[in-house]
Amino acid sequence: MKPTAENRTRILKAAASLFRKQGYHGTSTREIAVKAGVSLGNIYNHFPTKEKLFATLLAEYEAEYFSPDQPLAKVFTSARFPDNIEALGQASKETVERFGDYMRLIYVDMVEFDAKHIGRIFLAMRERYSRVQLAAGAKVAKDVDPVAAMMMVTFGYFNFFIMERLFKVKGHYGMSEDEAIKFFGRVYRRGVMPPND
Amino acid sequence: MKPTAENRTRILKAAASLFRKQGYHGTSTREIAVKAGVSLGNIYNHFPTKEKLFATLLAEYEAEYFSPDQPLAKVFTSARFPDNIEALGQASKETVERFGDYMRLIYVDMVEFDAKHIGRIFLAMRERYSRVQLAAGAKVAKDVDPVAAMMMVTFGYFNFFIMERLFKVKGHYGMSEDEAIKFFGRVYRRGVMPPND
DNA sequence: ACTATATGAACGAACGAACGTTCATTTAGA
DNA sequence: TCTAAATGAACGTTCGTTCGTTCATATAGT
Repeated sequence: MKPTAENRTRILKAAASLFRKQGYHGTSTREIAVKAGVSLGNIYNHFPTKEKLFATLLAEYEAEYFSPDQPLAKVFTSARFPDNIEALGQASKETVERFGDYMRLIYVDMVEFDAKHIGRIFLAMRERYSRVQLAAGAKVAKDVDPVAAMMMVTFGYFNFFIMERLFKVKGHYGMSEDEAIKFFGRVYRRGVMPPND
Repeated sequence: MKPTAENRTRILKAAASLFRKQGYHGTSTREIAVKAGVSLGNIYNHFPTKEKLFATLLAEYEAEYFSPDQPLAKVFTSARFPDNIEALGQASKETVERFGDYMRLIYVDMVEFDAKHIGRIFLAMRERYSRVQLAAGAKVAKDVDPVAAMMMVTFGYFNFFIMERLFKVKGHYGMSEDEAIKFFGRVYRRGVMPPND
């Protein structure tokens, strides 16, 4: 018998796809086995329990997500805020595309495990932004905290694309995604008020 | 035997509390019965299936959520955008507080039912904002679409408080909730750029 | 006013199906 | 031939749902 590593990957892939669509408790180990083209018992040669399989999925996605060659990380280091606002929008879009499955699993963890497996990710958030910020510098109005501003911009874009892609509310602003990137950029830069008012 | 209406309410309350914390498939009808102080079989006198019980919960919350005496609806009609930006922030905070359980159930529906029950809510969203907008008027820069701007502001606040309250990431901007309302207002009004730059 | 009857809410044991997990056995690469 | 990966039947449990029964109350006949 040979392909143990390959089967492990097939199981992870199948589990991700099913958990994503039906949640954790709504997906059975038998379904995972069938979708992976693997026997039921074999799952337990690779993962001690169903929950450990789920946790492994989150951990492997997380490692990839925080790797430095991901689009958002590159924008953080390559350009200065707020010049990179639209680039942040574009990178957010690509991130939600590439990691949509991961984000769905984060929601699964929040809903079915009360965020047991992913709590620490959010806690590390602001700290991460601070570090990025210190490294890159920023040129914003003096009554605006640059770290908070960068978070606000990135989260704004993120939430837009999460709505569009994960919640499948296409065009919920009545414009294309690229138009929305521009529109958000316009507002984040100069605000909604008429000038000199 | 009398109290059928009261028991119905007790079942709904118990189910909401359990679904909220453990998700749909992670909650059994037996748990609901115990928590409601009602027999297992009696649940089926009030709701034909477990899923219909879940759908009823969503529907009843939705009706309350869209009632005109909710804080957000009042802000929409009482003041003009963008003068009401901070009021939108405050109302978003109150809405997430009051409807936190409902919002958790929306996530449950998205995760475990692929948004089967709540899809239409999001689809009606922009239309609703348009109507509000037409009724109230708005005074924004002429290159800014006022409906999109109002959505952007409201969603921005909403997502902040959903993070704080539902995902329990307290203080993720490194400031209090009231400070965040002011900070967001500052950025939405005038943007992050230094003046005359 | 009193009693017999009809109603349907509430109960909880029971049902078959499906669950996560185990393990004795088979299979195939070294 | 030896060994570890792979298998799927089997196990005990729990699931959503059903159903025969109980019994407090409402209704109707006298």
